[in-house]
Amino acid sequence: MNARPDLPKNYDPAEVEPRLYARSTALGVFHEDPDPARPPFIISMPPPNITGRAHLGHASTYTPMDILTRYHRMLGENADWIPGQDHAAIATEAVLVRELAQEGKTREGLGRKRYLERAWEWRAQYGDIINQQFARLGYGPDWERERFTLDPGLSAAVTKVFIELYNDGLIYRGTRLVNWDPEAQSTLSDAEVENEPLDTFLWNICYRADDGGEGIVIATTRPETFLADVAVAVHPDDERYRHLIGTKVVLPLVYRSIPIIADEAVQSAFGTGAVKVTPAHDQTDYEIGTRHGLPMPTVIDFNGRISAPLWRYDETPARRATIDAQTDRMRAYIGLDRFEARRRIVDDLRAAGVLVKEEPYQTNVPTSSRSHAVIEPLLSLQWFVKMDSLAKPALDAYRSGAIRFVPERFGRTYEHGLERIRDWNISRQIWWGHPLPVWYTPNDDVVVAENEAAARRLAGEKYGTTKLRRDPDTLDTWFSSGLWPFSILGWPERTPELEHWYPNQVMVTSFDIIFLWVARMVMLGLRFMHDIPFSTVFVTPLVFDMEGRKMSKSLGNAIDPMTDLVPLYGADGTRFGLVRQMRLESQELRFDTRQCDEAKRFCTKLWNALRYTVALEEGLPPAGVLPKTEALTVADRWILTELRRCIETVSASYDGFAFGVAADTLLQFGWYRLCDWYVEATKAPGGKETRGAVLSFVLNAFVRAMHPIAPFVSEEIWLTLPHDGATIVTASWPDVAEIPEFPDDAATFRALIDKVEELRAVRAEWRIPPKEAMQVAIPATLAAETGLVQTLATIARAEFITYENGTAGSLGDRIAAVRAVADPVKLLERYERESTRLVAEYERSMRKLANRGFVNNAAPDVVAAERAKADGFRDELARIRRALDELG
RNA sequence: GGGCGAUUAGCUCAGCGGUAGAGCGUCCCCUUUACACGGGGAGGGCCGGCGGUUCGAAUCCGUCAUCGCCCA
Repeated sequence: MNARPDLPKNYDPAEVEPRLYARSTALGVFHEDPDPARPPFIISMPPPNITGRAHLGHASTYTPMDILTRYHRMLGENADWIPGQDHAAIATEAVLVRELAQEGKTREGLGRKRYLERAWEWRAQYGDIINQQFARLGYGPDWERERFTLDPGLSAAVTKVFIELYNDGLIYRGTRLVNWDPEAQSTLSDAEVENEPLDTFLWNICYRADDGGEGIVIATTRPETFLADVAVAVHPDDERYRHLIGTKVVLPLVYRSIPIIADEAVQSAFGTGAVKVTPAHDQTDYEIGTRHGLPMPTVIDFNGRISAPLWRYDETPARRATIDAQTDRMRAYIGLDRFEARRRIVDDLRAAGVLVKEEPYQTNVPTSSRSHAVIEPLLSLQWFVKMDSLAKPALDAYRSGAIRFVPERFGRTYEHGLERIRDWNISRQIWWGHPLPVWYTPNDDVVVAENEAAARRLAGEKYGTTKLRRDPDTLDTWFSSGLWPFSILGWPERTPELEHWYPNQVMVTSFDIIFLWVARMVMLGLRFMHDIPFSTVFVTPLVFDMEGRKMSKSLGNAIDPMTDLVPLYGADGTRFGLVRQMRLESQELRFDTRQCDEAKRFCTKLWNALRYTVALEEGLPPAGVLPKTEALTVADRWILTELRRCIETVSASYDGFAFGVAADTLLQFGWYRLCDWYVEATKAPGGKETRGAVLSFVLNAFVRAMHPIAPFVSEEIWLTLPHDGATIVTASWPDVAEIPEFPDDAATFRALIDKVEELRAVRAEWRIPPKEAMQVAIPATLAAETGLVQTLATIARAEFITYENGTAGSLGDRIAAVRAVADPVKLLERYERESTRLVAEYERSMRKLANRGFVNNAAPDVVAAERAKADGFRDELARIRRALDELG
């Protein structure tokens, strides 16, 4: 038989995939309008940064969204996946500032207006790259609905939310400790700060007593901030220090007197059990300072350099004198970078004889998850969102079951984060973003309004002035992305999309931003839409390399899907290989490219099954037509039964987000059942009448089930087969009710497989060439299928001997096969070994059956199966003993 | 310190109450007219340790160990 000459032997994803993607786009299949007649299925795409390039993290998050959307579309739902992009304030600003630096320019030199123009130019030039990469990966979001966080509509949403929260008293301006990134020159939210381990020292420094007494030895990893110390704290229960509480000590070098206080937050086991308290430069100390009403002087500036101390409170004349004296004494450090200052101060403390000990110590330093600069906690005047009243309903939504997490355990991450949430610092000292709708009068009165004209009007009414300056800051990016599930649907306009598609069905994200982003969407959705933004949060695993390390450019272990995977394995191979590794049980995925390679070869395998099918000389009937049931062979009945089971499992897996199981099931069916067994069976005499229709039917349903994961090869095969409709994208999901099943015939075929595998093993073991004649012992149930057995076992001439019991009948074949060709001594050895094994198996089985506990307690079918097993062993043993007699 | 997860063949992982499976890798055989990006076969594991529950545990419970992640 010759394959159709126009179908190439090897499937070429590089040719097929771009062609079919363009076809889908031209057909407009990814676009949907709201249709109340069908159930909605909406996913909001987490907006990638405009500076982003597709990486494996995207692939592991976005592939499930594409799968879900395609699956639900095939189920007949009103399914849409809405894409968009995030302006990515910090990342974009970093890129732009770097670009400017190369031209010898600065942000400030350029001026705000020109700078923003450049940002928009940059976006126009590079912002689309990641979309093109997504398209190459086969993702089919509704591109016509693409939104950008800085679009006018989304900006209006941001402004409205700010104003409402401000008017509710949920947004306020205040001086608080914030995370300052001296490199990016901006604040960061708590969620964007990562603790990174750092090898440093633990310095023990003696603060002498006010009256010249022994004093107290404190332990610190940040000696340079001692300039802003306002107290020494010990745990109230710490016997070592109890007598010192309330006394005073003097700071070395600068000779300022501070009290020793007691606070529960102190860990007695840390260092000496006594710690310096620097409220303006440490989170814990800030809390201690707040509890004790301590002053909060600042000695580090926005550039991370030591500055003259700034006391925001209680600057009485007496205090002023102290400050001036201290400023004088620390003059040597002013202007030094914080790390340089640390070295100098440690040296000076050592020289002063108060450095008691320095020991190597590993600590965690807060760093920016963006710039990786060491964060400086700084006391600063910023805008905040009050979280308590927003967090409570968001917690309730989870606890009541309105929002569920898959896998469930991530619900606890969400809960944990919301329980200990702190007020959210939303102002950023960055130019690229949503400006705060905030203006100040010359007296620093605050005016919040949707635009400058409104602000002027308000200021005139309330403060009698129209002279205003706008707050120079922009909003945290997550402030706008927190509105995403409803802002992209048109809110604050009441659009048909908003009415029909809110709440979304599923949010897909990785677990590191459950708190950072998911919680914010829930809080803001509940506050402004009065409903949850989505009912299910599917959390994807993080992708690691095979050694379990995070992928990073600096480690050089990052796999770039666009250059390392798609060119080699195609988008289908990349997606299928990736998805195959996704397990709900594990929160990490050790990416193994071998899975992509296997997936790619699977595509080729299926492609060749298609070539075989379309080349059948008897031709193929129209789509969905099966032969009459009576005409179906045992192989036909088996593959249809297996197909039905495959579709059921794949449906259940997609429904349950078990994409790895779905991929496994598809591969097992497609390769091992369909190609290895069914296609081979159709080559046997007697299997040819029905095979074209069955193959066409099975392949058609199978590629539809596979389409959500591997959209291209499935479509290419589907289009080549007889099919209904223009594209597989809008084809219907295979209906198991239309797939007949034949449990008994399927069991017969499974027995046939066992038999054939035994025969192959015997032949391989005894080196029997295919042309050699062979006697084959066959169970009576397979007596009608000897032709099939002979073909599948590739035996040129066979003589079949049937026997009644069919459990473990391989020895008869061995005897028959080997009689003519084998070395009798070797054969005897083999039989002896086999006999020993069978005796052991039989005895173990009998012991089990003699155990009344087993017989009484185990399920009846388990006991029956054990009896059958024992019988099989017994028969087999009898047969081998006869053979031994014959030979002996 | 608290929480979560992982620990099964050389590697990556399934199995989740009836004493073990896949792919890759290894070894052997086969160019059989869909496919060598293929087909067939073999070898390889006291299922991290120790207790407990059960007639029976890789599977359930407890505990310890190692690794990873998150939060302090």
